[in-house]
Amino acid sequence: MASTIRDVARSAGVSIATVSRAMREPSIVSVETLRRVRAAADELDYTPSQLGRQLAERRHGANGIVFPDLSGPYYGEVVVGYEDVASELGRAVLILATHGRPAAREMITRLAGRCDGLVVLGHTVSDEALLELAERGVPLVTVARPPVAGVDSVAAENHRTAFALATHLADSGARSVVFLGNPDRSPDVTERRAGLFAGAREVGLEVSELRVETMDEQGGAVAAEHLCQQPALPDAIACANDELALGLMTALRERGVVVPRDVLVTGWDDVMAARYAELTTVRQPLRDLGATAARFLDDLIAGRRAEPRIEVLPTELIVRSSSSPRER
Amino acid sequence: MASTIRDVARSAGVSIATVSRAMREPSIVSVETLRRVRAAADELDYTPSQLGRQLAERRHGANGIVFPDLSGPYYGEVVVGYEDVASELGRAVLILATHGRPAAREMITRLAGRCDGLVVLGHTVSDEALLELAERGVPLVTVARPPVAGVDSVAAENHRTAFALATHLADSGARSVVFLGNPDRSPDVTERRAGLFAGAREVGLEVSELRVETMDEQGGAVAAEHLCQQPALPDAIACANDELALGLMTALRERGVVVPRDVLVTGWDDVMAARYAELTTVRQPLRDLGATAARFLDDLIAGRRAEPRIEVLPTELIVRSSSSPRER
DNA sequence: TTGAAAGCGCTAACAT
DNA sequence: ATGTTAGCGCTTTCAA
Repeated sequence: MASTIRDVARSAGVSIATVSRAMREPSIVSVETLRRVRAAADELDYTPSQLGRQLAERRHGANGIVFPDLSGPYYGEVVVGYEDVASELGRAVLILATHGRPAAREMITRLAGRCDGLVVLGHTVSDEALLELAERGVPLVTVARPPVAGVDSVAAENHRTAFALATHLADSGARSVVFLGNPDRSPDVTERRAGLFAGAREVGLEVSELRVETMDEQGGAVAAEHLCQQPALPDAIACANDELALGLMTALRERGVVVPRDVLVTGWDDVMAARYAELTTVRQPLRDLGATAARFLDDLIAGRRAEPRIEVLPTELIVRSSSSPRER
Repeated sequence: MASTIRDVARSAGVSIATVSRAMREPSIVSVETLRRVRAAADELDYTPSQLGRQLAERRHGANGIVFPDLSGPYYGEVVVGYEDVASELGRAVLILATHGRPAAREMITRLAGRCDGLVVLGHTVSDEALLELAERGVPLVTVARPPVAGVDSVAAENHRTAFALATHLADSGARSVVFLGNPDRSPDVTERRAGLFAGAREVGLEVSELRVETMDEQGGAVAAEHLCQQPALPDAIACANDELALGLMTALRERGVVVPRDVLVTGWDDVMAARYAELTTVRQPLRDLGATAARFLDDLIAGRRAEPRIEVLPTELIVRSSSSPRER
């Protein structure tokens, strides 16, 4: 059994209040007392119980972060950026992966009971669930999902860069483009789609949409099959993420389609494989997303902020040969 | 202010003990009382304080997982496998990334004070630090590091598959191979190196070693530069991980070296980019590693296990054209 | 500078 | 089936 504050107090011949003071504010205790307490603590191998502390202080000293999944390169980076800042600020980090489970709401509610505040990423729970938490007074920051009234939010720019992507495709000689993705899967996708459509209209690019069930390589392969059954391929295919684009390119090539000669393909995310596949894509400040959320949350918990904040971090179009006219 | 068990008790006209019972074991309370308590709890929007519970039960209901980093595809998958099982078992998950920081030891000690047990991945802290925790009675499971006396351990097989890799290279026509990596970076690497060396000797393959500073694409590029300055390239280069191999291949090609005609290259991990680069590599059961660790830890915490366990999960050689003789 | 004592919100004997 | 009460290990007034 680990020793408690009482053991140390007895052994040092002081009261527990003095031990407490010696541990948290050594300067307000006489040097001699401090010495004795320290000696006793060392001797007994005493570490203050977090549980005792937390209950007395009525704070957890921990934050939660909720995400759909951690496979794939995306959320891992965001979580790292978050963890880095949070642990710098001396707070523990609790994680929760929802995996699209319907029980997500209860899971998050439970999590909320274990920490001082929550960061919620992407497509994990409904806005109502968040609002309920917010009403209960749980400090909340969302990342990569549309702002919820009164809740802090951090996101990566989608619309403008998707607009720029449309322009780039037109400049590369495309006359038509199809957007490949599933807007139901994530709010980000909806914005990318809207940006691409807006850009396409602006530059006179004929634009349409093809929905996929899953936004992974499998989904890309399915889309390739579908597209190849049409009378003609579009000039360009803008995919909602890289995995989709990679799966698509692979499947197209298996069917003898040459990218980018026969069709331009683009992704979104700039995962590592995108470089090796020479895929034009969009890079997001993933770590920054997490780090910013961590700071926002800390401000909320410390009560340093009243007005809800909405921050949109810039993204960057990365042009590679999968959409480059020079190589066609 | 959130309502407490006393508020509910008063409002329902019962004692706090009854409220406690109604919340945790409804069956031992009369239906009428249960109804009244539930009504009061609903009315007051009562959720039992985790902090109060935890202190009274003297358990955190949470486990920690410690890893070097979450960028790259490796640890993220392990953490997901872990989180999945742990949350299934009703335990919260605390994460800690050490980033090779020297303060890792204190960070882990702090973390240990917040949970009922710890999973420690790879190159994060010294064995002594772990032994100290184990002595303090903290349930512990290590993953992907050499077993520490008395501590449960889960790892992926390295030696045998590295041995098989050497055989494969010899079968592909190689007469010499260099192992590229940095054994100081991770215990896994040491084992892969040993396995490769043993296999190479067995099949009469000339084997040597080249150390890199960093085991990422940058490290691979540096190695390429070094190798190209030698009078001749080896027949094969076995890299300690995929990132190294990918960086190496890219840099070699920039220098006009043709893979696999001029030199065979292999990696380790089977990251997504490896498929697109046609890289021969070794696949590890990452999620399983995490899931197994979670179960081991739960057994320890529940006191279901006395003898320390060591589990080694099998890995699989994935042959692609970067080392295939048929394409040479 | 130090100590006594009253919580923090809950669980779990023990008693009824 | 329910209530009383004594903790769990700490922090923090309030006095001395």
